[in-house]
Amino acid sequence: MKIFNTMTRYKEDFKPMVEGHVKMYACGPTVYNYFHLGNARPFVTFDVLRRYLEYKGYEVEFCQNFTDIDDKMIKRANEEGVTVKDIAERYIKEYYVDADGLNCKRPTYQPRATESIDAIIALVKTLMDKGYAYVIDGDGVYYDVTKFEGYGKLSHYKLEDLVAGGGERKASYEGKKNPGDFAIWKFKKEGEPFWPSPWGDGRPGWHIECSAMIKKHLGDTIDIHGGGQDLIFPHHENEIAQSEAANGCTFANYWVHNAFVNVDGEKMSKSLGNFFTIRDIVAHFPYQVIRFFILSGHYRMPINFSDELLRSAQNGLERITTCVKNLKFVIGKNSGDGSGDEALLEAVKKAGEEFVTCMDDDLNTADAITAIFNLVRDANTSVANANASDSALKAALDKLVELTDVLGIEAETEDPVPQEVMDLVQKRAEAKKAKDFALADSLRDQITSMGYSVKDTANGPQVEKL
RNA sequence: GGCGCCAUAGCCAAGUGGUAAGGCAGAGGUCUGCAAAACCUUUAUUCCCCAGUUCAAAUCUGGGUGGCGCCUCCA
Repeated sequence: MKIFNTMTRYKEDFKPMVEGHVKMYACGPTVYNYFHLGNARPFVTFDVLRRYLEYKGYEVEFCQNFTDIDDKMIKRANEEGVTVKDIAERYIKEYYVDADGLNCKRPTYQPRATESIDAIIALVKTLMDKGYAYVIDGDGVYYDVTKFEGYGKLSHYKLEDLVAGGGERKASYEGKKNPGDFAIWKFKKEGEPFWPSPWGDGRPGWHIECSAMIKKHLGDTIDIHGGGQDLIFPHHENEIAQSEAANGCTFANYWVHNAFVNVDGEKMSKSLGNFFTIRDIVAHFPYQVIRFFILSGHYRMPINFSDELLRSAQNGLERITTCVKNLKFVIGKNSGDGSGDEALLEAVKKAGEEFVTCMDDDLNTADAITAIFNLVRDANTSVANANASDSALKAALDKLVELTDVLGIEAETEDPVPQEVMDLVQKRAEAKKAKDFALADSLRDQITSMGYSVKDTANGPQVEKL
């Protein structure tokens, strides 16, 4: 497959270091709050990348971290008068509620920064020993960006441009050798959690934790490193500087970055206050819809968030799930003579091929969904024309389930209908036969009030959970 | 100031040289006791504007206009 590499700014053929095996890492959440739709985009995107690679037969080692110690964590803990660990425990739990809801497969490894202190200290030590880092008394251990030759190669920034930047740097220059130097170990302050280190008690800087956890779980070089576009600089640039300086080899072969979720054309972010947490959205739309919405555009293009767009996504997704339901219903009752089998099987084959072609092209989920819609139309046509055999319909059903599963969309749901509802459906069928439509309609109202819908089809009444 | 991205129908969105996918919404029709679902037809002679390259451009080049992002915690 081809994948766009931020480092080279080209779509490149993806070739893992070891045939059939992929090591990938994506930056996970800082667990101080519920995550919002903008945060969800990379979770879903890299989950789909992982699923697709697995679909293609790769064995994927996927690591996604939890940042459970940083300024925001500490601030939150102090505000609530609880420990940082309390905050972490709570929001990791809440993370799983939403991430599982969004059907993100659990990563192979999910290390927490606070459980990786040894690895972090070891990495800081290597950087100190190799002369890439220095201590500022009473402050912390800093990385000297001028010591790393390739600094800026990912973001394509030049050091001198960074200094001349239009934005005011908040961080003080005091003690730092260069404005771009960043803390890899922060000495303890009153009321903050700390761990002992050879340079003094303290806690890890943000960038170092990812470098350390990657080294620990995946090794010195990984195939794919992902995250949101806002992490390109400084976070990922700094990770490269740390890891490549310490390990003396390439850090990641492919850098993959997703675009933002916008609200009225502006980036959804905590600081702008224009964010919607997944927990908020899910009160109005199912998790599946949110996931489908995220995948309806290419991951490197910004997507706008609005109620109307979510509703549109919901309707589109329903087209797919309805088709799957209808196929499941009709298989076994169907009287098709098989004259439409050839066309349907051809459509099944074509959808599978197109899906792969689209996904192979830099994970083009928007086009991949089109391939699914095309199969939906053809399958619907076969059902409407009642000319396909059960086995052909089953092939279409299986393919739809297979392809939606790669996207992490569960098109197939099992909702057993209670006997009492089935009894009412039976009564209604009898009323209809007797042309007592008033009774039939009132029975349908009763069924509806019990949470089920009944549709009359050529193959009899079709009952579904609402 | 530096670096980069985007502009396609009412809305969303794919398409990077060969004559505009798909979804949502809308209109008409078929089917139906009704309803639902579905199917068929229909909705951009045209891809922000101007110039250029080419037999051929939404796609390439140059110049505009408009919007956005990163350079500071940030997915």
